Amino acid sequence: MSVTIADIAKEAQVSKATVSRVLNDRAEGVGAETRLRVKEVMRRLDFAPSGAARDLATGKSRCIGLVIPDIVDPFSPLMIRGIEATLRGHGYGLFLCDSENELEREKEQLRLLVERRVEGVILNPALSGDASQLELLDKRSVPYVLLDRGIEAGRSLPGVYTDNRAGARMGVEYLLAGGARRLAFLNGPEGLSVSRLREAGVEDAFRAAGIDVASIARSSGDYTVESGERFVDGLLDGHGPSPAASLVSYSPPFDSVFAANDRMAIGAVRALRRRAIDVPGTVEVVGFDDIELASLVEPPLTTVAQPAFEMGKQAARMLFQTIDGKRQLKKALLLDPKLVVRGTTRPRPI
Amino acid sequence: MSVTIADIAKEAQVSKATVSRVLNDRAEGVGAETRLRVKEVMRRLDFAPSGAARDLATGKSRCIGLVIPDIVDPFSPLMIRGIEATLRGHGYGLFLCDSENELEREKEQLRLLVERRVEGVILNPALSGDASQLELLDKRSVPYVLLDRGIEAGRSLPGVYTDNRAGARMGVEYLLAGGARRLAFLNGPEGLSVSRLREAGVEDAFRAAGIDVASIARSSGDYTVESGERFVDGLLDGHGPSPAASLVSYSPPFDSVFAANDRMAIGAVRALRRRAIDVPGTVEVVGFDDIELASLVEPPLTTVAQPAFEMGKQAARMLFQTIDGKRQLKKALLLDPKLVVRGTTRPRPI
DNA sequence: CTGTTAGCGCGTTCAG
DNA sequence: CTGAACGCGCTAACAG
Repeated sequence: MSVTIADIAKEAQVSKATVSRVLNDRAEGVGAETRLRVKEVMRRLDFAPSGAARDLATGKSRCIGLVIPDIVDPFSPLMIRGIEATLRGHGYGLFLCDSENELEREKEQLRLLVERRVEGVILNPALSGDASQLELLDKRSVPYVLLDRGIEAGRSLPGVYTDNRAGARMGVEYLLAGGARRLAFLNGPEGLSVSRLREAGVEDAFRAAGIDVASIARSSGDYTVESGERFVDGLLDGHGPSPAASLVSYSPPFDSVFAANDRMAIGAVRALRRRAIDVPGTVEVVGFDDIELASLVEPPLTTVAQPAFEMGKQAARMLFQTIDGKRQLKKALLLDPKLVVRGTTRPRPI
Repeated sequence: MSVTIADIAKEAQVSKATVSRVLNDRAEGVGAETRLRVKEVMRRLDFAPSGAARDLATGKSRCIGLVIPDIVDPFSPLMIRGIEATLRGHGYGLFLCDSENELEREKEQLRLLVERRVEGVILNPALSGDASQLELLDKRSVPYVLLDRGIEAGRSLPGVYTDNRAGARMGVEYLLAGGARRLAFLNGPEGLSVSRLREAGVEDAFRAAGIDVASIARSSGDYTVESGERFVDGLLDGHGPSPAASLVSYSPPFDSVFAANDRMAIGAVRALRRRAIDVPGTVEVVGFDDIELASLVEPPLTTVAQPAFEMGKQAARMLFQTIDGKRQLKKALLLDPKLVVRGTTRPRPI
């Protein structure tokens, strides 16, 4: 096929072993002059070593796998960039797989990654209730780190997450501090640990304020703008004028909306404004994530920011720790969310 | 290390060759009973074949490389999903590399991909003026397909693009049809073929309408929202009240803005509204790309849509054609853009 | 239908 | 300091 170390060896009048040595920059073992000659030949013949052969010989593939549930989610690219940032320093490659939120596809991808002998996997799981896919990795002792979404498995799993509970609490406390008492909470898909944690955070805020959590109007959406709109529409149906019927605002059965991601929050704002309900005057809205979109809509969205880039970076870093240390770390790393105050909430007194 | 076909062979009382045969589902060559026995052993020992070994033996890696200039660009994920869609059918894996818009990084990534013996590369180049990175691929006859951005090399290169010239013409013609005569055109970075083509498209529209192209106010930005704002601010400096000084609109030195991507168009709209210039009443704005953002800002953006998903899909398809056909196709595939009319342009008479 | 024998390209002992 | 020889795990002829 292409040029091999054998070709180089013959051309440079040395043995394959010597070529291999200069290839791997082995300090000792090769005379300076020989080394130079070999290098020159490699350049002249435009030699590129075979990764497959090296992988086979060394038992290492110098690459890791990433499985995410949805690359189109604006949150994903930021995490990927974080991952790449630490990968680069290690000279590792990245295998990308998109499970499209399906557990079966996720398992299939993991199987392929195992075959390719990736040295580790970063997994942003499609579901939180099922840990069957981890067996595939555990059984072959392939190191892995969960990212963004957790998996509830009755044992502690290595992973990097935003502190979703604290973040939700933070967002809702800000709402309560502004006088909100009747909250409409639109959570993410049921069954995700992320959703459970955020719901707990919301309740934390209510309990701390001494307000009955039963007063919260809850529902769960699918992270799309449309589901945010539907949520508000649903709450408002029969409670006021139809969208087209009136241009004056009126009093809705809630004074605040907390959504589990920015797209749904934006959908809520749209539905509200379509009914001429003032945001933030009549209803305040807080989202979650802080995607680029959040600052560009009108009014710009107040939201709980997740450190996406940092999450990717730390996940990769943790993975390398277990790869290098030869043992699977089990601890979860919780990164701090941050409240970004913009225009869908009223100014607070200082 | 792990379980190999030798282990399976011993356990199943057959030879490695037989194991290999069932592994590859060779129809002939193995008795039904033997096949079953081998499969059972493979399952029992939880066998996963070594990709590296297979790659080495077959000389194929069953994966391709993708190099993109910026994964954070909302346009990238859609193309990636398109690529994955056709990859899936072929059982190929995807190596992801982000060049972060730097030619040197791009070359480095390509070198690594060559080492890993990817069977093909999809390249969205950082620059359009330099074809030096293609030598790396040509020399080893690694098939490749350009995506989104072209490279001007004095020879025809395989690639999949939006018909940028036609798209720009389409957008500007729509503006002209609405009565626009003084256009402010904010192009993408200089030096990109994409920018050159769009500029040509803009001029096409003007010439077809018999208007002097010299009347166009041109500039180039870096695809960010900020550069869109700066562009408008720059045109307006000294031409009207400062942003804070007045809330009444006045007549700017242009009646329409065409931007080379949606983010810049959105920046332009923001700058305009900040100065209380009515969009689309006083100034109409048209963008390019049609990212999700475009439909969510206020007013929603009229824009020239690129078929991102389809582009990725077709690029991968074209790549497989040359991989399977063993010869590099040279033709460019131009996909049709589509005008999406929303709220930053005034209604047109039918 | 099945087993034997060579490689694939590189790393890695061991001698020399 | 260098070379010969073997092994990594699998596929691919060629025999039987």
